[in-house]
Amino acid sequence: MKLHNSYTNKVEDFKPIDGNKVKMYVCGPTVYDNAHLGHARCYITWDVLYRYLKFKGFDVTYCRNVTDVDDKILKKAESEGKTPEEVSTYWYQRFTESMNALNNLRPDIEPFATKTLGEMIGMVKDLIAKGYAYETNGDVYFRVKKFPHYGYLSKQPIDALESGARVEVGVQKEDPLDFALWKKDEKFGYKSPWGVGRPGWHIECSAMSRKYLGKTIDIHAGGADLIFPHHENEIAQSECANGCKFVNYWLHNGFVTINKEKMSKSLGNFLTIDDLLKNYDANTIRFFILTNHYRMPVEFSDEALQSAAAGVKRLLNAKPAKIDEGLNIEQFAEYKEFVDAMDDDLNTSRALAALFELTNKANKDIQGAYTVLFKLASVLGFTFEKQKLSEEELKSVINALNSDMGTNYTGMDEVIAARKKAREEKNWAVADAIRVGLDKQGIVLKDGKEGTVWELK
RNA sequence: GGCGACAUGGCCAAGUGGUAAGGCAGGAGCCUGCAAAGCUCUUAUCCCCCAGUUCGAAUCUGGGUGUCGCCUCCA
Repeated sequence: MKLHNSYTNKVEDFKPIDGNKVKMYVCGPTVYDNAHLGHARCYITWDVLYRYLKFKGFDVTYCRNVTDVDDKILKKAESEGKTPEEVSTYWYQRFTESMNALNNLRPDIEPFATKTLGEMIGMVKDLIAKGYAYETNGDVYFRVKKFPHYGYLSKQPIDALESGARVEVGVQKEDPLDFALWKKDEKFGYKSPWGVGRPGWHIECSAMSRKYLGKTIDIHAGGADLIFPHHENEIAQSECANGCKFVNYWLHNGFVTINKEKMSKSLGNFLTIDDLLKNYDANTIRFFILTNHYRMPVEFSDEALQSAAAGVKRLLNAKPAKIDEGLNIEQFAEYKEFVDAMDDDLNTSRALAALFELTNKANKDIQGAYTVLFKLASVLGFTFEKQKLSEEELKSVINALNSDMGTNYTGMDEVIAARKKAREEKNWAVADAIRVGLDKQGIVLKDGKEGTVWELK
């Protein structure tokens, strides 16, 4: 299996440190607001990596942190008159709901920054003891110049970074490039050897990664906007504190754009996952994301989502057959193509093409095709479960139909039986009126050889 | 300014030296009472432009043009 490593900027063979065990860390959300389509892309991408690694037989430990101590959370807490805990707890729940709605698997470990403070403080102490960090007036900073590899991940020459570095007012740094490991904060802070304060964002990930996965891990992933400074700083801190390599494979996903511009909180041009789910289902959003390679930008538009909806419908509408658990799916050419594609740095668009081949074969009743399709589609996180109507929704559909047609049906079976009778009597007016009436309620009737079935549009 | 990525049919998108996957949309046919779904066929002499390397390039090299991203919080 090959993966693109941002550190070397090359596609490399993936080899875990320890046999088939894979330690994988993904930078999780800062929980202060709604997640948007950009977050959806990131977490769907790494969900697919997680699923695929497991499918390949790796023993994966997937850790995705929750940043629950941060300026933005504090600001929100102050403006809303709440405690930071209330804000982060609320938005963490929202985030979890969004992830579930998108059918993302839960990471094996979801550590909270506020629960890993001891590890962070220990790491900062180490860095000071080793001369990589210094305390000034309650703040602690990392000496960037002490780490010779600084800038390697982001491919930034250090002098270029230096000339662009901002000098904050009222901060006593030795060098403008130095970044905060610990910030004095007497209002919301925690006790530390340097007074009351809170951790810098970067040290959080370094500490959580070390605590839950170890000093050197296989994969560290996140959005490409985290390369600088976040991941660059993580490398500096971790490698100086631990005295060994931090991460073997750095993986980064591209952005979702809208009107050719990066979708982001600060630009305000974002669509929340909740809002999207009102118009499109999880399979559609996933398909939309996976039609593009994960490192390429993806341009959002309603047209693109509608196209994705039509595409995923074809896939999931494949003619069902009994799932054959004993089937050797590896003998199928499409299986091989799927694995080849995914092994090639997660080429999901090629993998999807293999799924479409299987769909075509399943529709032609070719033995086993549906089983292979079902299994491989699950690796990409698609779910074949049809959306169902609740009793109440079904009742309101029937009621609407009755009031349209002046009838008295009590259930869908009765409606279908009535239509069957009308068709047998060649009473096309009634038969078509029922179909049109249901269509208005978002229900499609399909007349097949084995009778008529209904489903949601 | 520094660093990086991308440019393939109406739209999206694979393809990194041997002659253009796949999806959406469109067209024709089959099936159907008519539909829907499905099935079959069909839609790029050509891959931003120019030059070069090669028997052969969308794919390699050089030079343009255009778009985007990072360099500040950001998935």
